[in-house]
Amino acid sequence: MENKRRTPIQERARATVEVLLEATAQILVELGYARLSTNRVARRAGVSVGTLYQYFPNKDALVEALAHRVSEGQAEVIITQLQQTHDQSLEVAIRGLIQGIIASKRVEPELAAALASEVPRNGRLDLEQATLRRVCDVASAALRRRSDIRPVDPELASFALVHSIFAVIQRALQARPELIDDDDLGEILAEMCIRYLSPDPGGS
Amino acid sequence: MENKRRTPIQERARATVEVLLEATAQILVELGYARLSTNRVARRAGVSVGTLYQYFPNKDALVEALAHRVSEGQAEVIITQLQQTHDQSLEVAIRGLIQGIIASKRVEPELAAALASEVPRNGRLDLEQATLRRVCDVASAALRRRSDIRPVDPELASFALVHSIFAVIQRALQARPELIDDDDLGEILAEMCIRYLSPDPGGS
DNA sequence: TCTAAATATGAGTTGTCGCTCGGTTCTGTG
DNA sequence: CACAGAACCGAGCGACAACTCATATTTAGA
Repeated sequence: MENKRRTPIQERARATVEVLLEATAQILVELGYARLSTNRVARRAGVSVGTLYQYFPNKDALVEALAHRVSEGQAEVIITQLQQTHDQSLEVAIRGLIQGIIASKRVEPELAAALASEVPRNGRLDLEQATLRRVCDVASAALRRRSDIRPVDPELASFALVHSIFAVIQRALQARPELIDDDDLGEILAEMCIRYLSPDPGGS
Repeated sequence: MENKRRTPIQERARATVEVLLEATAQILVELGYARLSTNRVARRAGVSVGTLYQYFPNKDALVEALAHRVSEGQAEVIITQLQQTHDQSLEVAIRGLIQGIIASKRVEPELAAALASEVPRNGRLDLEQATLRRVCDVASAALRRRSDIRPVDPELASFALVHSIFAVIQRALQARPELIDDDDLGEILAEMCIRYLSPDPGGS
């Protein structure tokens, strides 16, 4: 599962890889995955096809590298936000998580949207899958550390909550962006999570 | 946005369309969207390409027709389930909705999975989008009719809840099918929704 | 039975795709 | 400054894609 191709050592080679990924991103946004071809990427990057194949064994490796990078960025935004909340109240922490997920979609929004909606989600290429896995792990750990919530299975609960938030925001951005700007949906999601996690009044 | 092609009138023509859609479904499941070609579909259907183009203007029309049919089926399963719950308790109704959504994924599960994960979500082709729109409308109406819940915006609430349930189940089936079989996740989702909708104790 | 419309055929046109390979140009190092 | 290896080039190959059209077959119904 490793690179079958040359790894860049000189500086100019690293620059070439960079310009190839940038071209891939542009074409993905402008023309979509279906019209993304290695020839087109190379032309847009101002580089020859041969050069492209020095560093990427095929078209999907290119997209995978891009998706991986974006996924890392998204996960980092969310996880950073999440980790700042470990000593805050549940309400604040949940709202932080939700804002973090919204923020993660605002980094290179067009690219993220194109990757999420155009690219087939065949295992390796699945952007959301990769991001969500990391976020769920961190959220699960955060849940485990909390004492102000009722007893729940942290792994399952974070799976459900994180995926819910992610999907609702994803779909809303696609179909009803105004709901995100007004923060109406954010508020609903927050209530949903908080009510799910809050201890029952009068429970032991 | 209508058919640019011939509409079948004779019985054998309807059968041809049927066999073409069936072949499309098989190829989608076996080889994926990327390797689906009109020539391949025609060959598999035992029909010539020319015939295919009598009824479908292009490859995506074929997939769109298939997606539309599956989406109708899924929506019907869910909505039927939902409408049977209008006189039941909130708990029962919510569990019914969740079981309905799980059941909807169990009708032609491989085809549904292939459509959901392989096919690009460009507007018209988006299976989930179409299904969810209809389900949200019905769920929203069902919420409006209820008097045993706290006051919420029915449209927004159903958007959030339906999309949450759908996405969590979708992802779980893809990544952790055992969670669905054991119904652990279903229980969490149910609690999540019920807690969100239940009236606050002591509220007016 | 005859015929016009409906249906089916599939070789062929036109294009693009992914990818290779023989060769040239750069660049750090002895 | 020589030279080895890194980096780059791009015409071109074979495969396969979407889609057409001149032709053939089947059907309904008068």
